[in-house]
Amino acid sequence: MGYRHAVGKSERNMTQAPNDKAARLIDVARRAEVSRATAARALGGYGLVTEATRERVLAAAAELNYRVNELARSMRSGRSLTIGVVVADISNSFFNSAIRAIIETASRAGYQILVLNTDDDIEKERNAVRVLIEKRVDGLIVVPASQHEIEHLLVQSEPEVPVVLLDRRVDSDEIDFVTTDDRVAAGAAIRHFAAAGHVRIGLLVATASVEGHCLAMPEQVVSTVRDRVEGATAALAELGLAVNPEWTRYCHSSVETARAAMAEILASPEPPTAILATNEEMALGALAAAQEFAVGIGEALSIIAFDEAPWTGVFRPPLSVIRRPVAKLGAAAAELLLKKIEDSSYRSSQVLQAELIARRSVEAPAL
Amino acid sequence: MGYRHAVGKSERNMTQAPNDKAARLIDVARRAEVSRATAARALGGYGLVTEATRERVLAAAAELNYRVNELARSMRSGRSLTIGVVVADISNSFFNSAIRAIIETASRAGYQILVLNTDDDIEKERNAVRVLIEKRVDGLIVVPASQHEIEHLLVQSEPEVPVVLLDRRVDSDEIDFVTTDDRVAAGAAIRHFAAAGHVRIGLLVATASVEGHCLAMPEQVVSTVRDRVEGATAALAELGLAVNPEWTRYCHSSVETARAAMAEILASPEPPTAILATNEEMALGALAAAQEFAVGIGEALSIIAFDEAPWTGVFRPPLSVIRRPVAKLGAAAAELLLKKIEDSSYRSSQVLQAELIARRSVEAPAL
DNA sequence: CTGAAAGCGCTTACAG
DNA sequence: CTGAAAGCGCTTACAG
Repeated sequence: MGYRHAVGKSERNMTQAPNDKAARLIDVARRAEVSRATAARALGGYGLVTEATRERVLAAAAELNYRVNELARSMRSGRSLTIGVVVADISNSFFNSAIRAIIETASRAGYQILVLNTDDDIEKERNAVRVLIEKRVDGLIVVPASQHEIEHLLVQSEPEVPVVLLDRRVDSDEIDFVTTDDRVAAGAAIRHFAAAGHVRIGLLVATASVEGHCLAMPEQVVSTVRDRVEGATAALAELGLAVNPEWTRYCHSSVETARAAMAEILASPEPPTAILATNEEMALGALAAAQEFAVGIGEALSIIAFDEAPWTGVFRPPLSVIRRPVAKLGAAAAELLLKKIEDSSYRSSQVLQAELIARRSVEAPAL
Repeated sequence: MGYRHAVGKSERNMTQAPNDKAARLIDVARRAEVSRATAARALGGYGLVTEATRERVLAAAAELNYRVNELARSMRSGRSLTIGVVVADISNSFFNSAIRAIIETASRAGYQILVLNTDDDIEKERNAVRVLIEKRVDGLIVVPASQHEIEHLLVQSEPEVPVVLLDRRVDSDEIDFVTTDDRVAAGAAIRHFAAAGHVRIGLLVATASVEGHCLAMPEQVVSTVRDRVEGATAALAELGLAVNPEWTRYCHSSVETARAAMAEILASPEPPTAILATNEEMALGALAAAQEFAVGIGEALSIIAFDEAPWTGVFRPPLSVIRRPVAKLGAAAAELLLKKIEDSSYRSSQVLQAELIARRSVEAPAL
């Protein structure tokens, strides 16, 4: 028994990778008859290797179908070349366009993206950050679910993993962010309504902190929601226009909830003649309710929506929208994060400007 | 100098993690005064540890803010708990809904998702697969850009990394897939048109293998495109309906291209009275052109679109659509992949059924 | 119940 | 220009 075992061992060809396992650096090195260090240099394209040696190594690697083990490389080098993206909802068209830009920007720099979804649940967000830190991502891009509960973004690890917030700010000067100026954008929308002659203006506000819909703004809202509501309210005040709480609803972000909320608004004794919808779902819900009540868009009801969904220009009448530079937002977040990865002391935040695209869903109110 | 250096060294407290680096297992073990093996058992919740030891270790880990290094764990255990997803376009609403389902299904099983975008470019796809293999993903979900160029999906590595195709099939029995039956779905759409009395039926077909738009089907198309065209063509033949090449266009997948193509179709001497649009962009382009030509939807032109984009039900008239079970598709792909990761001999493919949602965009043709 | 040791597959000084 | 050796931070047999 012992003898047979020994024979088997000595017969094993040690210059070839076992064919049931992935080839390793040492298999390539043996086949090319060099050391692992030399093989690594030839494959990695750094350090000094003679042309003949390099060719021998590359040939051996090709023959063995060698793939470097990035896990091992990352562990040794201390860089995983991976970025974590923690987002509220990847199926939201705004966020996934941003993610697309992040993937493109990061991959150009050699980084891959781990994407996690939170559904704006702070507990899922904490968990997502923990998992990503454990996977040793080189940096994090987060759409934070809460403006206040941010400890997990501040003290996640030593040495610090750089974090960039996307789309939303939080209550801390310690974390860089890339956002749009939604306060100004909401104000511009209100002014656009007012310029067309509207005096009764309402809001359909999407927020994750509400089941169904309600009249008062929830305590906890993310910065974009607060910015849009405050921007609109401030503009209304400046214009001397009345603010009737009956004209506004805070809704769980779904078309059906928005439709129900808008139906309530339209059924009220003195409904608004203009509605600012804070996202695609709110806009679609408003449109659906308006159809139910036979309220013509751009006639009895004017509407402006945040974010330029692809259908808004084809809808009849075409919808006036606030176009946020979503690709630029994602690219800027990725670029900022890459700089912070290079230079841990690098600090910068950006606020991009949105643009009001006036189309025919806003006209003078019927009198 | 040498003396001071030595002193500095001896003064260093070796029972604590250096405060400029992440705590390691050995730091936790030292603080808890146990071996690394015991610390690992306590933290990992496996093997035998006394309650007292466990508590000491967990306390030490908490004090040091210890995070396991998944890179090291993966290298040792041979499992990265990571799945690679290679998709044509993450900002496409169909694919990102599928990705959402994949993320949810996989994360419930403890897996994270690396997402890469190919824009249907086969070279980018090869590169994506290579990178993911190098990162040692435990499995791959791929939306293949080509039906034929698939070597990179077959012989990518030893031991084999399990692969599941999403949405599209390829020319190989070796790779499992999860798709929808688009042949049947397209046939159902044609029959629905015919039942309403249409005899001139055209197609607006999105395909990445074309710049602008053209009349003939390109040589290289992905399986969904071929299935939809063949399903429609077969149904037309069975119904004895004419097929006029002027009624159909193959388009780069953008609203503007589809609009231009549809404008050409509508300007032809005897335009079709019904159009099957193979995705959201095609549908929006068709609607835009119809508006330009003052062709009423559900009147002079009937339309059915693949995939139930959120706006289709709110549009006037509401659009008839082919609803594909996208969340189910993503979840099924993830579940299948997880099974294949557990059991490398597991083989299975699924074809899910789509559903025609008849709404008011299809009516009898004006005579 | 606990610990010493080997090893996952690389890269990085260091020596020659 | 090349190689021997150490070490990244874990887990897994194995021994006690």
